[in-house]
Amino acid sequence: MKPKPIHLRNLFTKFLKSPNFSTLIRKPHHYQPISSSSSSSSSTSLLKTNSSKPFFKPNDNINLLCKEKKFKEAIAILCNQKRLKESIQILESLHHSETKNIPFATIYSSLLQLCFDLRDLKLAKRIHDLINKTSAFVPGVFISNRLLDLYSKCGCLISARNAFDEMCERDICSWNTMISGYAKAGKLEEAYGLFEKMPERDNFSWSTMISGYVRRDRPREALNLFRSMQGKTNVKCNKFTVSSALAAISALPCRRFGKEIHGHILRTGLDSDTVVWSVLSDMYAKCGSLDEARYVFDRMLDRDVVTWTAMIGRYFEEKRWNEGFELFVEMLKSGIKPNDFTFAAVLNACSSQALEDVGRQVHGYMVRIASDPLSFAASALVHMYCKCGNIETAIRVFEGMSQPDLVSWTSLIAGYAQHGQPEKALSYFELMLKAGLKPDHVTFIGVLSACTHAGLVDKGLEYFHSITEKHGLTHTGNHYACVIDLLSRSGRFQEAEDIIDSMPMKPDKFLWASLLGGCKSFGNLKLAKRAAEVLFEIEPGNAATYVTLANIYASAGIWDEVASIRKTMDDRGVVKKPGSSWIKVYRQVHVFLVGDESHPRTKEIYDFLEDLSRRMKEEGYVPKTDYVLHDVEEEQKEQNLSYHSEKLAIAFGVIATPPGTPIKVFKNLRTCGDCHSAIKFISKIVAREITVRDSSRFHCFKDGKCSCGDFW
DNA sequence: GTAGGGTTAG
Repeated sequence: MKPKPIHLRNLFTKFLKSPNFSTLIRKPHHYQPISSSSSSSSSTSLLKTNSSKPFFKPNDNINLLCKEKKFKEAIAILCNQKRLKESIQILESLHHSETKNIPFATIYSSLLQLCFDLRDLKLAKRIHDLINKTSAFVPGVFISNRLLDLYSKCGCLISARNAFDEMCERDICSWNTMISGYAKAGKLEEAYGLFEKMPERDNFSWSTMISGYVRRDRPREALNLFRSMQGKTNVKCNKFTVSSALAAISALPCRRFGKEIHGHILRTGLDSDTVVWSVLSDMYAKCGSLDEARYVFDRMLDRDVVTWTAMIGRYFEEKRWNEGFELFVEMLKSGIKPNDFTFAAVLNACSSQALEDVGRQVHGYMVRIASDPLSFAASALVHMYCKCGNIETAIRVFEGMSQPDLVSWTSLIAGYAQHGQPEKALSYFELMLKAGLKPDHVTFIGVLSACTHAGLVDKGLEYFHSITEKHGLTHTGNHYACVIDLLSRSGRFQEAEDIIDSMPMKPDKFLWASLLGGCKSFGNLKLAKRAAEVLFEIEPGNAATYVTLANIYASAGIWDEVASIRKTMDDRGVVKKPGSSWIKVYRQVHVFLVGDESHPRTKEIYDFLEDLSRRMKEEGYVPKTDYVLHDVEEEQKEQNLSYHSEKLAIAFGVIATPPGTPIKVFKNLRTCGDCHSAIKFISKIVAREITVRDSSRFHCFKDGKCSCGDFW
């Protein structure tokens, strides 16, 4: 999961030296969203205050214009000021009049445009009524199409279809608009039904259908459509059809088809379009060829923020962190202003790499350029601070948001769960409900994991049942995985098995892995075997399963089985991911592997650990040697344990920093039981606060105790 | 009237 952290060292120096970051604010700041634009808020208040008044403000020249029968001008002014209701009032006064020469088409067109900007379905219906009532006006196809579009954009496909069916004259736009409405709503069968009936089809019709299929995760059908379009002589590929086809290929994914279209793009000169290039580059990335994606990216003449963000994001997805961060810095240098998508991508990379420094600078940068803070960038900030172990700043950011969205609440709840503060997590969940937000399936993962980390089994079960019974959601596979985790960590295996047997879906690997983990804690060999066997089938290449099962056998002293598992691993070429831990001291990241002797201060570290070991034993520490897989003598086992990567990192932290400095260590795997108990002793002996973030949560050791209360 | 990027946990 984790990268080779050794690279981070270079990243940091490069990143921190970067001119763009040297002037950044170093202290964390409140990230405050800008208040919503004044124009829209004033328009709504205007609508509200004016709705009951018969006519216009006395000082307005609207009255005058109306008197002079200059209705078009009057409505143009009103529309400009977004005074929609007043416009409608004028029209209502006109619809039964005999007035000739009123340019109704222009008037209704601007009115529909405004209505469209406001996405107001009620008003759309009123305008529609008005049009029908206006005897002096028969709507042309243009107005009808606008109405059609308005209905479908407002999500009212039934009204749209009624309007479509009522049209006495339809052009290709009418058909396309209706199809697009269906396709965007995911009603592909309806869309295709109309598509087939169309008298003629243009580029628009094809690309709408193709992207409709892509969006609904049906890339094969999308591509088939594209193929049949290519067979038609009357339609040529344009940038839209090509982009939709590329998106279909990315979803398959199939690099060979992509190459084909790449050639086509070059031949037809479509390569001058930014979006086409961007999709092309992204296609290569999604087909697993990141370097080709970069090749295309590097040859783009005009790279906008979307293109940069996509490329950066792909690097992060492939866990090529350095290249992603470097590209981000390059983007800043080239003068492109990142947007919330960019920030979210970068901040999430910081989260998973625990790069709080970088994240904090990005935060500073966000504040400085005051980017339009959509809440998902803010929620990425909350997530980042949580993941970096700085829940205090996470909560400050959260409280600085005027209206935190569901993702931010969820991040915070999950953050508290990870930090072993379940009561806080659950109280934020209750606060969220009070604030009127509806939790989604992810929120409940946070809630359930809070219960799991705290051993609140019955409370967790209660929440689990509330998902369907109280909140009207459906249980996902992840919810089941959480509840199995909850039960098996407390040794309630019978209930866990009952739930597994009654699940409506096939249990996934996370669920079996949780169960296996629980079996390890309780030495449940029989169930462990069942879980491991399934896991071997689902993901035969995952070393963790072999190691865990072997550890369970080792604890029970069944060494034959241990040896046989090790042999299977060798036969299948499964390699155990080495544990590594890292710690930052004076802006330098120091990485340690198990038994690592490559650090310049290795001798001091090992001497210190030996000394520590003696003092720990005096305090009553007993090495838990069952965490050592190998079938070796007790003394050797103890040695193996002493040099786990997190111990090396902690030891280095202690000798390299002044007394009393808190120590923060990150580990790529879960910390073992022996290290957990040893670190408790260490925190007391050296009188330091030691935080360890392992792959599943935070442990804050202080004065011989851990924040997780030994339950994790 | 059509095409491209992001998030929450395990």
